[in-house]
Amino acid sequence: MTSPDPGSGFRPVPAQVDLPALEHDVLRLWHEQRTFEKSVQKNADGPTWTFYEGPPTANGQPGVHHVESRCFKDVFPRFKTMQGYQVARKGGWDCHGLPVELEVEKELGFTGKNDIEKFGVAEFNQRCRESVQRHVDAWVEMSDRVGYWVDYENAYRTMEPSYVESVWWALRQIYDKGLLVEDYRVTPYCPRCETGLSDHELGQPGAYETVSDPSVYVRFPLTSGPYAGQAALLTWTTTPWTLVSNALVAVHPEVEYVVATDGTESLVVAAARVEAALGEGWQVTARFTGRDMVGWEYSRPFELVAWPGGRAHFVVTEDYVTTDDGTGLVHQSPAFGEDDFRSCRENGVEMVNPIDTAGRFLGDLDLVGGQFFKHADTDLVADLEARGLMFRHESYEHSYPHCWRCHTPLLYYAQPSWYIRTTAVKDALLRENDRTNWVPETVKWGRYGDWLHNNVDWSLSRNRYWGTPLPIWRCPDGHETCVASLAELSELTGSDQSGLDPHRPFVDEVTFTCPHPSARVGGGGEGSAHASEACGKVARRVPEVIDGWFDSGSMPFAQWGYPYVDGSEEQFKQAYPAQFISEGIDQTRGWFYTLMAIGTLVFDRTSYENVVCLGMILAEDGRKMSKHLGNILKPMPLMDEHGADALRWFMATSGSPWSARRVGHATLQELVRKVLLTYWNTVAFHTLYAHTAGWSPADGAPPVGERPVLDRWLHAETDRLTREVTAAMESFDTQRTGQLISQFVDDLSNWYVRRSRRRFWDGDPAALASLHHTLAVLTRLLAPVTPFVTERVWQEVVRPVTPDAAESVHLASWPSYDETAIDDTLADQMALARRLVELGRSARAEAKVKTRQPLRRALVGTRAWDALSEELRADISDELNVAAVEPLSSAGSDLVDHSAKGNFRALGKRFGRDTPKVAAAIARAPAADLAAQLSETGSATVDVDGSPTAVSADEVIVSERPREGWSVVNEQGETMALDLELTPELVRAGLAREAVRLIQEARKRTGLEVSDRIRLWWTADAEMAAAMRAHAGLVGQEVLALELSEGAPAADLAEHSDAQLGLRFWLAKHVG
RNA sequence: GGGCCUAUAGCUCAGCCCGGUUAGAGCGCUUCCCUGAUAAGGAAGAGGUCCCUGGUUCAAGUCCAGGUAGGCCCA
Repeated sequence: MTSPDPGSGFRPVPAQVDLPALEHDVLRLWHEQRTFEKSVQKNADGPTWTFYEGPPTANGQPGVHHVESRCFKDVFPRFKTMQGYQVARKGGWDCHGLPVELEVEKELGFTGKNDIEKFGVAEFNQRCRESVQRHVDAWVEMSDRVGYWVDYENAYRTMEPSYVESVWWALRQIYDKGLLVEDYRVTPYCPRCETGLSDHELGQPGAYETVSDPSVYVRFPLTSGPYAGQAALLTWTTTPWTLVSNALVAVHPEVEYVVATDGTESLVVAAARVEAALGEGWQVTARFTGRDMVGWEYSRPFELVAWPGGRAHFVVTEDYVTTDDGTGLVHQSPAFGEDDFRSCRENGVEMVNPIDTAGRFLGDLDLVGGQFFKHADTDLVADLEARGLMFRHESYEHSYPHCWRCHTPLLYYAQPSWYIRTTAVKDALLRENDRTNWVPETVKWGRYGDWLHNNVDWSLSRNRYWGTPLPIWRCPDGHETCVASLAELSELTGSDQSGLDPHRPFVDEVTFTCPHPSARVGGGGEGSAHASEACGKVARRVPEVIDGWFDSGSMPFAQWGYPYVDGSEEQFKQAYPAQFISEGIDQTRGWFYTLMAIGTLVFDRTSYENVVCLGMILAEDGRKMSKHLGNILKPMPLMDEHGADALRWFMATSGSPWSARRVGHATLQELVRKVLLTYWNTVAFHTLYAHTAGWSPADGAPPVGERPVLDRWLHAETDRLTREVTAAMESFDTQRTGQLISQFVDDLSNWYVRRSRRRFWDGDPAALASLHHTLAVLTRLLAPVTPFVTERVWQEVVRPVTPDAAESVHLASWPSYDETAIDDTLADQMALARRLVELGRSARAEAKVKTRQPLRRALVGTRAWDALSEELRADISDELNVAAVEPLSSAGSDLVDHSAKGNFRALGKRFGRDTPKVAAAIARAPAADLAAQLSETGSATVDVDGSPTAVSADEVIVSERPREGWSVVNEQGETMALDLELTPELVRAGLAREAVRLIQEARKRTGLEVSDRIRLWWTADAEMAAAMRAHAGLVGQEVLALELSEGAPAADLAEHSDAQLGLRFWLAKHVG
């Protein structure tokens, strides 16, 4: 694209446009002119509007759903930039975490952590580092193509040492508050990845899946208590593998339990479950509550693991037990399940865990040794059957959590891990959430607020390799030192560690002498050494790395390397908190949470003020895009076909951005045709006639107030549009923006321009100036959503003729509007005129009279007739091709039938429950009289149940309907009647217009320019000839014929003819 | 089991906050009209249990309650 030379005037833009090609030109222009950089710099002195880039994990190819968030993260910064805010957009990449490790494992063909250890952690992490780089190019390319402006040159990367140090600093803040602690707890655990998962990782899409598990009812014969040797506890579980380490049976203290017998055996179940669990034919022989059962002992189902001593295998009470399903008796195993773990601990049962960290039963066990936990069910069930302990065995469908990346079924598994005690700051989190603006609003106290209310501690540590190492060093005596920086580490070790790569395995090799006083153990606190009685043992780093979500949630400060990197303090202070973030709604418990949690933990202040949550993007068939279904649309080909503007427009305006939406070719094609091309063609129209007329804004035009009504209307509506779009954008409502703009574009093209064409042909400065003004405003209003086509239009339509225009539309100012210029009265009148035109067109169609046939007059019945200006009446008659528009009443009362009905909305206010009666009275009353009374006095009297009641004009809708020989359409109290009587003059005028249309078509077919003058020869049948002679001046003017001759030409020219109309003609370009 | 979202024409979706007369638009289909910018535009036709059941009200697609179905998120 060439840079237009200001002052050179318009050149016509092509009516046909290849949008994707145009976009590539625009990308080149932006690149050459460094438009993005300029757009940030130009507001350097303005207020800042801070945006945080949620770092994508460059761990795969970007998909169409990634385009969605990139659109929103681009639209609002562009909008705010135009408003004068400085919107810095620092890019970022999420580098750490399990997904990266998994990808590398897959490449190397690894199946578990042993392989990694053998391979070497240093080499493995190096591969991870390289893997992250691999997809970055594709992401940058896609982001660039979609027009996402973000600074990738200075992007942060979560694996940079400065980033890691900043994360360490934050961890230390949390540690010092006593909120970073190690605890022995049951967590969701992935045996394949051999690491625990945090609660919000369980919240990732795909984590829960419906699976079919065994549902077993197992007899636990009682060995003590009143029914020892006579009855068995019947317990229910869907995880037979946990029975191996059964420790206790829990019952609810208040629930009634019974002994039931079928004559051959006796079983203990909850009273409420007898029929459901046991079936028909069981007699209850004893009743008691759960509390009575405490301490009853039983023989455990399996003797496979040695029991470490201490009490076990007896009944306890727990409030969480329900009788909704199962038997009302819950088996408990200390290592599996949070409730189980707590209950066992409270009842003095020692930890027994027969499953190793890879999810397999310990190798030396009989029956199940070495088996993966889930696979052991079959053998265990068979063994229970064989020993007569199985009462019932079915399968049971329920949703079970899986590892969100590798899809292995999770264990709830007790092991030591590090937690952030987010529960301790729950009130602060709720407070911070309260001050946050969520879009849509329901997420705030719905999905997200709900999550906060049920907040549990953040399980932070991962027993993995590629992540930010947990910066806690511990000596054999258990003294902890939480290290906040490499400088501090240098101090502790007495050697320079500033060049250390803060990753495993290098950081693991760093040890130092424990600085703690020998008496103190663990816990957060001073962390300072008391030299007098220093412990002196060797402190080594704990082996864990941290949850990658902590990295991404730390980006508000870590992207600057705060507080260590020079200048980071200022940068951070200026950019905290953010005014705007936006991601998919799946980030509710991901990034949205970790950002808020870390901000609140470290600064007591959440890190964002406005958050826009986006819905899922589905394939055209309404299903998720998946390789399996073969319905994936890749973003790059989609944009090559339809353009990035089209995809952006779709993302921003189609449906509710926060509900699921379907994207497909048909949808994109339609919006290109409807919105983008209509806009483009309006621009093309403008440049065509501005160019032809040699017009430039500098030529001047009459003041707006003195221009024709259409121009005045257009100006007022342009200001209205500006007001409405600005409000919509301020409230992050792109859907509304889209509705407003597409409606406006339609009005502009199909009303203003169409009605004003003749003035453009004549080069009328008022029309050209009006349209030019509106296009300049509209282009800026559209710029944030469709930055490409608007840039081209800016370069073509605004820059060449506006000396002080910004060099890019994205460097221009957001349009302002004049509230006083918005004219509601004019808008109402124009709307009425358009409704009347619609009625007229309808009446013509009804009467089967072509629009080209002029008619003598149209009669209009409307209460607002007087408000219609002469100008608008003229517009109506011109549009409908009638010589005159007159009020219906002028035709005399004998021409008109009246009908009247009540206006319920108005009547309801006054009459309430009597509304139907009054409405009926109005309908009953003689309509003509009613109409006469109302038009004379503004009110009328009707008879309601014998009592005269006055009704006003706005409470009655009067319709007028002419009789005989008229084509009439009426709607909502407005009537349009066409006088269908045709005089010979009217018929001839109609024929002349037919001739004009034929000649115009011929002009177009022969490839003449719209401004070319012609010479015309014609011959015709009698009627047509008469029409041509009578209207020769008009025809010549319309078709730009400087010479008009009856008879065939001497020269050999192509003949055009229409047999039906009886016309033959020849035309030639007029030269000179 | 809980929270949230969605349900309106064959399809995609407005309208619902703030109740009112005959419920709209686009796409697709049929017929016609218009057209010196348009890949457009217009008129008419066909196409609707506004998910269901109750309630409030003179009046419910709209407000309230309870369901149903689908989706998302969690237990």
